[in-house]
Amino acid sequence: MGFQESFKALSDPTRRQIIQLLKKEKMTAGEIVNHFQMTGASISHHLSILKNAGLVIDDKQGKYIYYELNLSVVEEIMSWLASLKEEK
Amino acid sequence: MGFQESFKALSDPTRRQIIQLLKKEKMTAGEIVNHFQMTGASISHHLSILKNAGLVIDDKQGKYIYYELNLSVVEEIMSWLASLKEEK
DNA sequence: TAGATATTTAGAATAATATCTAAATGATTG
DNA sequence: CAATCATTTAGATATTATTCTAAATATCTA
Repeated sequence: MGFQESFKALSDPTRRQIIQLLKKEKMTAGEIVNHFQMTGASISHHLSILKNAGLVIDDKQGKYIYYELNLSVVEEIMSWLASLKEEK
Repeated sequence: MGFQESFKALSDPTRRQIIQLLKKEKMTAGEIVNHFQMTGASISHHLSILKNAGLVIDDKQGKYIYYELNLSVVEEIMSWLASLKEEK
């Protein structure tokens, strides 16, 4: 996990939409899939990229896997961006 | 120019390094090239992606083209990220 | 103006990414 | 325990990205 993975993860529109969904509430993979016109396999792939970047956390509860936003990584990215403005 | 282009631009390590260089001072394309082990053509390509994303601005002065950071786009990205934390 | 310098553009090769279908895994339930 | 449900993994294909070399463009200078 580093900026490489984070920015790559955020560079895809489907993944940004997933993040926007998770901003409101945690969701299972299936609920997320229902918001898109894409196969579950594709969304699963996107979720694994988001997870690998640390942007989401998964929480397996029996049959379901809940996904939720991990804001600490969001804050790390913001810090990197903020550092571009400071200390010229 | 949108988040698509911005995040894609930031997802490449060479382009992030270029941004870090430009954080300190504006530079000509040639000066930027000197910081990398890559052809001028490749760096030029990266610069065009950064420019297309609005992250840098170019300023042609005779023989040289100066590149400089455009912080307003950096701030837009930060706002998008900040909105993930607010208004749950 | 001819040659040199700075930078970009074109075209090609290779690698990475997104998406699909089909199959596998793991958990629940009748 | 067999069938079903939720999700992921594997393998294939098409698109996009990165990088290179070679050539083009634009500007400066001797």
